[in-house]
Amino acid sequence: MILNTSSLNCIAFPDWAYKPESSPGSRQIQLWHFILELLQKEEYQSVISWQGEYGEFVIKDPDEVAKLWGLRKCKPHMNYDKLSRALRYYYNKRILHKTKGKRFTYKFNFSKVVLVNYPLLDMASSPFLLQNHFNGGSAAPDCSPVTPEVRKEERRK
DNA sequence: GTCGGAAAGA
DNA sequence: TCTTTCCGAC
Repeated sequence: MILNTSSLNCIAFPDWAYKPESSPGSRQIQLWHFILELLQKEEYQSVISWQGEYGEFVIKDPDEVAKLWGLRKCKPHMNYDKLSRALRYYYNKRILHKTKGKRFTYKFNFSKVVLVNYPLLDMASSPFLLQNHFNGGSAAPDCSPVTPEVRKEERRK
């Protein structure tokens, strides 16, 4: 295939995540955005990194991630317990879901994130598509189950 | 560890 | 609206 192993290290991070905000709604830095930011930098690979399937990441050092997040938000008492609660609120929004059975492991719903935040994105220029193709190119490989809860959330927005 | 309700904060 | 804080339940 076209992709070599070295490119795999940094590929799972499309440019759209750089954009500070898009749709009218986001003001402050968002947690999922911050996570993506850490994921994008090699210097944090011992703290948090992509692992497993596309979109899946592992928090190797929960305390450190919480500390960094607390620093960014000026919340000196941040910890993983509270950070993870914020992540759990993403489940219904279908930005993230839990990879069950794997400790500290979550998975991004890139399709959802893109659709919601960057509807006019030129997909062709994003490595996201490339990777998707690499995995077999199924249309929506990482959709969270659509529970009634989710639908409720969807309607509310 | 993980989940999700409840309430308060920015 | 998106967390932050607290916490009982599993």
